[in-house]
Amino acid sequence: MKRPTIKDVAKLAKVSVATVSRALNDPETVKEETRKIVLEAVDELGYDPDPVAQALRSNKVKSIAIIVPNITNAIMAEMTRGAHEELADNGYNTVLFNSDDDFQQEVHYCQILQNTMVDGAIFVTGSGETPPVENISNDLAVCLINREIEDDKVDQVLADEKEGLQLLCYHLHKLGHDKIAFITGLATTTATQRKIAGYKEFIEEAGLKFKENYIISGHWTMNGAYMAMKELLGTEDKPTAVIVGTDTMALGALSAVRDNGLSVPEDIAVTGFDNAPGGEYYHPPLTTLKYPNYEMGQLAARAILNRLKNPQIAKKSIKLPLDITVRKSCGFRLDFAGKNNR
Amino acid sequence: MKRPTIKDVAKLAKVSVATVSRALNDPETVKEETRKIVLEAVDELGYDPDPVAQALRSNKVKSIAIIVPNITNAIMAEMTRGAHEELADNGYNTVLFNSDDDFQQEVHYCQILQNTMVDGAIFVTGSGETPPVENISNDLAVCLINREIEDDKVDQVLADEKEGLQLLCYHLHKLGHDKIAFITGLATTTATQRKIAGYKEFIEEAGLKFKENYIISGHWTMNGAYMAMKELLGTEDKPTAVIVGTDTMALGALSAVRDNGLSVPEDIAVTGFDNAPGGEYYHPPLTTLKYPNYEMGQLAARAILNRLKNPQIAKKSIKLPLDITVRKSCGFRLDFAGKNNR
DNA sequence: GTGAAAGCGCTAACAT
DNA sequence: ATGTTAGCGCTTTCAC
Repeated sequence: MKRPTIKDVAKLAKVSVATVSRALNDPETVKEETRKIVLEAVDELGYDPDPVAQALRSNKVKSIAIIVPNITNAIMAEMTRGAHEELADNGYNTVLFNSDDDFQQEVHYCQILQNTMVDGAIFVTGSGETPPVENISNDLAVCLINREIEDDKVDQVLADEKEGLQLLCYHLHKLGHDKIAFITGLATTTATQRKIAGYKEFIEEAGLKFKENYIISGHWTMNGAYMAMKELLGTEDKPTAVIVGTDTMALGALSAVRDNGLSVPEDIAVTGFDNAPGGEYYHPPLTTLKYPNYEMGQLAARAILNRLKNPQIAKKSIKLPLDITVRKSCGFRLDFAGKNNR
Repeated sequence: MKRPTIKDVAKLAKVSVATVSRALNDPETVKEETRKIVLEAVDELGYDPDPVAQALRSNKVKSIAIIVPNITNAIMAEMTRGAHEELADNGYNTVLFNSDDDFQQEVHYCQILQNTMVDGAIFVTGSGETPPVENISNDLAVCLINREIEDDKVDQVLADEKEGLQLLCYHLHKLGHDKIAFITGLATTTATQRKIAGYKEFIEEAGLKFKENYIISGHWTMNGAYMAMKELLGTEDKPTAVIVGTDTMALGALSAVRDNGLSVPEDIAVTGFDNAPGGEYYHPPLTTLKYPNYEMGQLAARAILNRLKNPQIAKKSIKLPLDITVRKSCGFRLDFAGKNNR
């Protein structure tokens, strides 16, 4: 009644266990006739090698961890989906870890990861500092997505957020906006810092006036953006365009504009940032950036798989470009979209 | 340089491997002094038992699979988060499988699950038929979330969707609506069929006129609902209230109303169904049901853990009630909310 | 209270 | 071409 082992197959086929193993893993090395008998026995018993035993022998479990701040976030989920698919295609399982945006939790995961049945780990953007992944990258194949760490220490996949933010600024500026504000979450990540740098750089290069209170850091939530937008609308010299740090946050920002009796884009232009699903159904549909979430997950998985095969090669950083998606939330010069071909 | 084993610890502590194992797993059975020496050696080497070896011995891997149609869906993600947290709290890992809403894929997962390093599996709602989980429930602890299968075959966690739909109907009726339509995805799941049954039952009991074309099945997407709403608005005797199958779909439906030059709730009342995050920021904020996603994931995990401990107990089905969340998308009789206490 | 040794299921080196 | 056997790292009898 219990699961058949290689011994059972050997007995039924009247060969040694070694032959069974070979018939399965190295078919050429066993005589055609023997192989046939073995495979029949395998079939009859419904035998499948025990992955745990294989793992013990080979020291490979064929599983990869993915650590996300919050699987509930559409962006993270999409990255996870990309990683999962790539891993599954290569016979690897995906072990999920949700850190609930808690840095301590991530540190904890780093510790237990070494005593967990995984061959590698993908760390997806957290809003805090980067956990101590360098220590574990000796034992595990590690890849970071949108984290910050010195280039050559560990494999990385990054989105070019600085350029992305400038793309949005450029778009708004072309539409005639001179007073562009930026709503973001807490600026603890260098990713956010890169966005802010991109913002400042653009303001300067375009010869616009930089105003400190046009950059607002609240929470990484719809409500955070709601509050931030309220604040912005209350300022004296209020902006005519606002870039919101994520699409989800933008939903809150749009809501704040409405509650103030104003309209988007007539009174104020609004953009999102990461092309979260649903943006085309917002009111109004949201101009945003095409954030290659799925692809980033996929590439991270591929980097891990590659490192598992070739542990020695130098660490790589891949930086992906962001493209603009023009919808109605900034007004109607849709023709601009065509100019953004790189 | 490589990971220390129990042998290394034994050598350093000058005891046998058995003693090391006992000092760690069964401290009382070893003399205080010996134990101290062993633990010091463990500490010095930074030893941690290899989970793979433990798994081979114990025939338990301490991992549970969770199979979702689409991790990108906020509802599924929330369930996954609930399951993950419960599992993590009990020292179990969560192995994620994404089926991309593909029934064949689910069948495939059922097959490989037995040869995968997991002790159990949670199957979350798919929009197709239920995969053949009965076969595997001998080898694995299995729990279904919002799937349909005879009660006593396997552990289940369900939402009372029939009652939920009636709650929405009742709410709309109280607000004065007699022409209530229902937009759903393809009615392949019995979950959907239960909703439809709830709808019909209410219409009958309330003495309203049942109209076949007030039930529209499209796709389970924002666009599906967009199209369905367009169709509804084009009918002759058009409804004054519409219940949409999911909140995400409702976003599409709201968009369709706007595109037709009408307003919610002035011209037509709209509800969602599953309390997806963001609904309070829709335009207008969406009346919907509190769907206990997190809790369902948690309960499913708990059921699995429980079955692993007590394999013999009878299979259980847990059905959770749905509560209404009243926002602005159906008009302003907010006082109704208070009447819904069960 | 502790040690020696068997064995979980598999693969690979060695022997025939 | 096939069989025998050691060993992956651990836990758990069974002896002492």
